[in-house]
Parts: sequence; C-alpha cells; structure tokens
Amino acid sequence: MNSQDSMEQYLATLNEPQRQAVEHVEGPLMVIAGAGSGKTRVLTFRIARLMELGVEPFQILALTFTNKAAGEMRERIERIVGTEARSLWMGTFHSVFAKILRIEGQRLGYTRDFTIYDTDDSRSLIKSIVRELKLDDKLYRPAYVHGRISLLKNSLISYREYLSNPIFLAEDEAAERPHIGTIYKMYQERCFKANAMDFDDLLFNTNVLFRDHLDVLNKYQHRFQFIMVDEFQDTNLAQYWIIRKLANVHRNIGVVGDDAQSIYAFRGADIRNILNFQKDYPEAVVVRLEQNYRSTQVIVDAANEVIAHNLNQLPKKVWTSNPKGELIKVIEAWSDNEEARLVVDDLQEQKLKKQLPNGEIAILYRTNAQSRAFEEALRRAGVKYRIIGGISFYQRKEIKDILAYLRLTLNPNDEEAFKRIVNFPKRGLGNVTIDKVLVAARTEGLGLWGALKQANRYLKGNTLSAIEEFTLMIEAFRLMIQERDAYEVATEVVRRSGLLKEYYEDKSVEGIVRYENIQEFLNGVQAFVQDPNREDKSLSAFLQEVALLTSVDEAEDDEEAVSLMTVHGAKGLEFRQVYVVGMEEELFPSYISSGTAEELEEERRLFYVAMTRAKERLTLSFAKKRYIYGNLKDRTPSRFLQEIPPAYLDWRGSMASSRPNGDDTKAHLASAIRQYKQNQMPPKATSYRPPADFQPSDIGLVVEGARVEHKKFGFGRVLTVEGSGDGKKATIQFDEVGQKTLLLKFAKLRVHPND
DNA sequence: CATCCGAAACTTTTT
DNA sequence: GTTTCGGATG
Repeated sequence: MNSQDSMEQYLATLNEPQRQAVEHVEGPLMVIAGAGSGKTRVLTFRIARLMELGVEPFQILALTFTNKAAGEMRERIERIVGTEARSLWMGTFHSVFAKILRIEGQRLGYTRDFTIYDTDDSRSLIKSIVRELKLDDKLYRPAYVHGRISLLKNSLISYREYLSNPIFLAEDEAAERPHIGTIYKMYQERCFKANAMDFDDLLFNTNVLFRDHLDVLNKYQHRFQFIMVDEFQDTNLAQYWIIRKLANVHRNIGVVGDDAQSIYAFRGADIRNILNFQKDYPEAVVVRLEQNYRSTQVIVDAANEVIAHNLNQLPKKVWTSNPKGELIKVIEAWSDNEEARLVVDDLQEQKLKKQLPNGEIAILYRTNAQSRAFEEALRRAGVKYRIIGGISFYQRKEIKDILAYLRLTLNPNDEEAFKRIVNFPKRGLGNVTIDKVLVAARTEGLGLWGALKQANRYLKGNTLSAIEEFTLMIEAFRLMIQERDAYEVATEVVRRSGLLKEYYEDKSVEGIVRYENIQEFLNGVQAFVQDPNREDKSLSAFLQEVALLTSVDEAEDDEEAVSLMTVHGAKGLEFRQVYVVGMEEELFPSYISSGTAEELEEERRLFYVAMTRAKERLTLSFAKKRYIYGNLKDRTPSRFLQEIPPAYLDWRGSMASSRPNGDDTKAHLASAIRQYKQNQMPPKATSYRPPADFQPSDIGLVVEGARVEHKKFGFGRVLTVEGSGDGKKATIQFDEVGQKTLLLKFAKLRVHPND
C-alpha cells in the first residue's frame, strides 16, 4: 500500500467540513473547532497531505500548546508519511522561538548560551530591584510586578514606550505604584546583562528580532511556506504578531481554535485575535467543525447550556450523534475531606462496574491546592494516581540547585543561578559577600563573571579565597562543556560541587528522597543524551528543553494511574470518566475572577472545558464546608451547577445533608481534638534548672564521651567532636531534649570529668 | 555566619 | 493548613 492510498483512506474517514479543512492548501484558513470535533486529526492529516503534495517538512511550522501534543502529532504524521516527519518545525511558541533566538540572538546582543529565567528567577530579580530602590515590598510584591511586566511584554510594550506614555504613568500614579516603569526598565537591563531572557522575552525578543533585522525575518518568511497554529484562541498579541509577520510572504496560515475554550486571558491571550484574523485575512476560508465525536449527548447538551450563558461568543452549534449516555451525577459532600472520599468511592464502584483502567479517569480541580485531599483518599483506597502540574520535578529544591550549577557553567553571568548556589553547599559566603560581588559586577561594568575573576580587587582573606575557589570550580566545569555531552558534565558537576555529598550525608527522610531525586535527574539527563532521535546532546540543548517543559510534557504516560490536575492542565485531553470537584462559589468560579463579566465568562469557559473532557460519564462534586486558611468555612454550591438544566442531572439529596446536627458533632469533635493535642504537647521547658554558680569549662575539656552540663539543655553526653578553632562543634545527646549539635565557641558547657 | 522558631501572609490558572 | 520572613541565639 503506498501512501497515496492511505491518504485516500484517511480522507474517507472525515466528515465534510473536516475534509474541507484538510484539503485546503493555499491561502489563509481558519478552523473554528468545537470541543471534541476532531481538530487534532484535521491538523495531522493536513500536514501529512501537504507533505504528500511535495512540501518539504522543514517548510512547515506548526505551533501547538504543549510539546507533548507536538510530539504526538509528529508521531501520527510519521505513521502516514514516514520518518521525514521528524524534520517538521513543531512545538510550543516558546520552544520554537527559543530555538530561533539561540541561532539569531547575537543580533540582539545575547550569546548562544543565554539562560531562560523561570518565574522564580524573575520574581527573585524583581525582589532584589525593589529592595535596592528601597520601595515598599508590600506595594511592589514581586508576583504583582512580574504579572504587570509580563502582560506589558505580551502586549509588545517596551519599557521605553511605557515610560514615555503618560497614560500608563497616570495609571500607576492612581494605583499608588508610580515606580512600575522604573522597575520594568531595571529588570530588563539586569536580565540583559545576565544574558538571560524570561518566558515573555522569548516572544518579545522574537518580535524585536523580526522588526529590526529584516534579513532574518526574510529568511524565516521564505523558509516557512506553511504555518499552522493550534489553540489559536489562547494566543496573545506577541504571538499573533510573530506568526502574522512570518506568514506575510506566502500567506499560507492556518489557525485552529475555539473561542468557547479560551482560558488564558490572564496571561495576555486575546480572543480578539480570532476577529482580527478575519480582518487581516479577509480572503480566509472559514471552516466550522461542529460535530462532537467525543462525548455523550447528555454531556454535549449540558455543556452547551452552560456556555450559552456567555453573551460574548461566536455563533456555533456543537452537536453529537453519540448515544444519550448517563446523567451527570452530582456529589454533595459534607466537608472537603468527605468530598474526596465520596469521589474515590464512586470512582472505585465505576471501575468495578465498567472494568475501567485508571488511565481513563481524571479528577479536575480549579486550584492545585485542592489536590491534597484527593491524593490522601486515593492513597488510602490503594488507587494509583499521578499528579500533572503542581510542583514539578524540575521545581524541587535539589533539582533547581543542580540546574543552577549547570546554568552558571554555561552562562557565567547568570545572576540568579549564582545567588542560588554560591553558598550551597556552604562555603562561608553570606549575603554581605554576595552583595559585594553583585555591586562590583554592576558598578564597575565587569559583569558577574568579570567581578568573580577580579574578586581580589574588593575582597580579602577567607572570603576571597572561598570566592576564588568557587570561580575556579566553575571554570573547570566550563572547560568540560566543549567536548563532553550533557550527562558527563552533569555527573561531574553534581560530584565536584559537593551537592551529592551534601544530600548523601543527610540521613533524614527528606535527605534520602533528595538524594534519590538527584539520581533520577542524572538518569533523565542520560536518557536525553541517549535518545537516538536527538542530534544536539549538549548541555545547552538539555537546559533549554528543561526550561520550556510544560506540566503536561513532564507527566509520564501511565495507563495504571488516575490523573489529577487543574482544569487548565486538562486542556486538549480526554477521559472516559471525569470528576470536576470543588464546584463551589468563590472556588469555581474563583473569587478573584467573579468581579467583572469578562472574568466570569472566562471561568464559565473554563468549566465548559472541564465538562467536555469527559467521554462517557461526568461527575460534579462540592462540599458544604471547607477549610480555608486553616478554618472551616461554609460554602455555597457553584452557580454553574444551576446553569445545567436539572433534566441532565442525577442530583439526589445526599446522606450528608440529612445527618442531624452535623455542625455540632463536628464542632465537638474539633474541640475534643484540640484538647487532646494540648494534653499531648510535651512541656516546653526542661525540668533542669542551672545552679547559681554555673561556670562554663574550658573548650578543650569537651571530648567524646564526656559528661557535660548545659545552661539550658541540662545534662548530656558528648557523642562526637569535629572541626577546630571557632568552627569546633560537638554533637551531644541530652537527657531531656535529645540530640543537639552545638558550636563550642558559643555553647556554655560545664564538663564533669568524673562521670 | 547559620540555624531555629514563631509570626504573618497567603494562593487561581502557566509558558 | 502551608510557606515565607525576620529576629534571636549559638
């Protein structure tokens, strides 16, 4: 069977509008694709078909929402057209344009090895700037300031434009935060000096690159004959401008999106891009995919009813010819913990009844913080689960430490990486020294690396030698990156930096987990290096990939595990059974987003996305009481529940509500528990009282095995003594307060030589 | 210079 | 309930 045949066969499986979209070749195309209408198939087949028509894979650019989605699409295309598909330009906006900036960034003054700052790096930098400017850190909270700067960049407003625009300045003045512009400017300058871009810079700088370097723009305009954008409703201005510029020569731009599923306005996504598209490309062919192949009739109809409450939307009628299916079950729980238990009960019942694999079940929530109760309930029930999003592997402290070493090795001007690791493991370099280095880097125009190499100009004594030793170590690492691959470098860095030792020696549960995580990290690097499909095995390539992983990318496929994630994380996924939990006012819709009509509509679209993830069975749950910041609060069911006609719901009065005087029982229980805990509390002070004539003995007398008396901790026995001079310390097992390690320089100990 | 501890603040959603 | 921050203490 040749591929022509198979293409014909594939086309035969499509409905009319799908086929129209797939067969569209030249000119702009917009596909409005309702939930579950097979848009991924359309994208896949269209790309495959273009390749069969003779378009070279490297002339096709496809932008997806996650790298995983890109990978899966690539595989599917490969199955149709063969290994050629590997040369397609596919990935998220951020990863594709980071790749281009690596190649072309010199034009903007960055080196090939620029660092990508993550959110933590950005916030930490903003925090330093706010502190340096001596501004109120309550008013200029890093998260807030970063959010502002991020939105500005995604709207393509530079700090220069910002500072020269009286409207912005007046706005800040009114908000009593007149220094946003100054911070923005300093932030940008500091990132640049550190040879670093944040997530938003990847888009912003691509725009600058294409605006100021027409030869570069020209090169890519001609290279990309066909451009496709998935999840178009969630693109922001910076992203739209990039593709619009790139498409300007061939005008073969195809976008696929659904205004009803736009859920990223908070990070600058703008539904108006859909409207602008029709203005910018009046000749665009518009195709509507309205038949839903994913969900039962009940689910499709109920979701339609909900989304109909939004005034602001494009006309569209999603329908399905699937069977009616089960009603949407509503679980009403007494408390957040009971909610988790009832959901897990239902889940197990269904699993049994339908022989469902765990992988076909998802629990979706509005905020990551809600996952805890469900994790616990699942663990207790012995159901395997996986969490997508939340604190990712690469955000763990120990992993960020290694990454910081690797980042600094590659880019020795990376200030945030430097701050993180210069004194970890401990090298006797405190904030005072670090500030001296950073000030030298800035005021003397040396840059961070220059300041480190000339530390003798402003440091002396122990601190100087510690910094010199550190600098030498980084230099040694730098020598390795030329010829060794990422795995070899990483192994060496972990060993020689002292990180491995640090965690190896930590025998606490946490320390052991961290040690294992480091091993797992190294395994990950090895897998990266050994991947036969990967050409670039350098440290640089590895760090870039890690920096731009999405939360979905990270999750391992596991058919055996129930998936837990936020509704945002579930975008684009589907499951046979879906539980949407926490259906309460102030939670879903979020209290932060119920202020304006626009925000509320976005929450509703979010709920629409959640509902339409389900293929066969949808369950909604809420709790009547929930712990908020540690105290129990009354909850009201979400207004969204009322927006579903009762005919679609299986909402029986719950057992919980008929429980008599539940309030009181609970309150009594809580107070009983409090009482119990108080009684369990060990007495804070020891029974030991120091004698009036307490006189500390000479340090030299403190030796292993000695019996000692401490002014506060009482009597104890010395287990070990280590270090010398001021750093001499002893580990002592005290009779009453347990084991402690004390610096002898400070600890006042009386030694009892006779005991 | 580092560690420990209590108080305060805090949470949408993500590349 | 959890994380972050600052101050006291060795």
